[in-house]
Amino acid sequence: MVIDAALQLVESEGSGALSMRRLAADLGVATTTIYWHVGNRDELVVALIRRHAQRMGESVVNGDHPRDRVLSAARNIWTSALSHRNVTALANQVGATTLLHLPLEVTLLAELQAAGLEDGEAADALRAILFCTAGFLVAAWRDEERVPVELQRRALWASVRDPRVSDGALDALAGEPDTQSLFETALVAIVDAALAGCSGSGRGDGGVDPGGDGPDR
Amino acid sequence: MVIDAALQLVESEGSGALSMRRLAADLGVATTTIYWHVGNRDELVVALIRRHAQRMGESVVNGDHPRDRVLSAARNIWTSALSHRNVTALANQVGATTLLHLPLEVTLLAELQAAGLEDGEAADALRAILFCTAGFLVAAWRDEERVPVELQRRALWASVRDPRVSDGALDALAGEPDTQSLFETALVAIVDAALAGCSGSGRGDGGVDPGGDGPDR
DNA sequence: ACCTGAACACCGTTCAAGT
DNA sequence: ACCTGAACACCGTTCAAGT
Repeated sequence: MVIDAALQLVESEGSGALSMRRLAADLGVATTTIYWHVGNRDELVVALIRRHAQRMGESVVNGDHPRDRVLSAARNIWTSALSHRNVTALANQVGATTLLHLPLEVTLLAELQAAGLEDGEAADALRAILFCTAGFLVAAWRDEERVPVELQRRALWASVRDPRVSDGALDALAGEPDTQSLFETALVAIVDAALAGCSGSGRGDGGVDPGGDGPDR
Repeated sequence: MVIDAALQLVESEGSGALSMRRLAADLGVATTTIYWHVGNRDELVVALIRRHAQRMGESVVNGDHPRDRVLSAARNIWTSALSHRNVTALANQVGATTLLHLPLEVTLLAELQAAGLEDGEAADALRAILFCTAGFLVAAWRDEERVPVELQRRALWASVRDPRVSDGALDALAGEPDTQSLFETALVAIVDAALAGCSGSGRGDGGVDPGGDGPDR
């Protein structure tokens, strides 16, 4: 099947390797044959993303407290994107990220509502989490790209000399960022801000820990 | 000058219009002439970004309290990116965002340190703000892109039917997001989380407002 | 030092023509 | 219904050749 071959090509060699000619060569047919089957490169990409989306099954949300479940549902999107970076990057390029993650996003929305957020609040919280996640994903990918070394973040920060900032901070910025833990911190900050003032949100900073009210964990 | 023409081309027609042949035609020279001057398309793009970066002057940071100044410095990056979206998008594509915003980022780092953050904390806070901002920027741009209507966020959310989520939330997600205010909320959440526990950070939720301690504003 | 045309190896896409 | 070659309009890039 054409779409499966395209999906495999993207997953193994990245979105840059997906051309109609290359795909046709892999399949052993003429380039124009592809067009008869999928119509278009854009339509091919959409079909490819759709196929991938339906392939990865439903996600499991962990946690007893609403806040924990929200965080878990959000981490599922992050993890899913990280473990299929080529397809996710392609979806990002064509602006079809929602198409790829819709089931996971619906689940996250449900958890936000279960945590007590009203319609509009839940929608805004979902969007804030998604936008933020997308930013951290791009940051997590960028490191391995083909950016010339001389103008990568590390090199640029190493060249900064400014009396307003400390050398220690500059050294820290010249090193590799721990994208994973940065994401975790930012996610918690955004979720807690969104859940602030909700009943049973269990923020936990200064509040009383209600203790284990569930059997497991 | 070749680079100026390229910069103007990107600013007026977007990064997609920047090709060696198109640029040569605009300048009234042969395509190969461009190569003699800039060597490469990648080098041309870098030179273009560098030129744009030095053109927009220093930023002004407003506010008396450290927290306000951090927020102001962060907003400067957001605003600068929004008002030059084509160049910023191009820099994003080639992974040279830091090259474009380095002066603004150094200023933000200085404000984070002035707010009391240690070396590593300031570096992490800066990265969190930058990554998050990048995500919201992409979201703010994506709306106007050439994504087929049938698979845009709005259409996809309008098609969701799930007992776990309310119709009101789905309606909200089928509408246009207010990216500006979403960014503002997320920014405040991340900055406040980073500044939590710092001396004189002035979080302001329940704390005592120290009042005006500066002569101006 | 500066510019040129010809050429190579790629793209996506259309279309009349084959079976 | 399915596949093909030829062709068009684009890319980035190299290189020997001109002035």
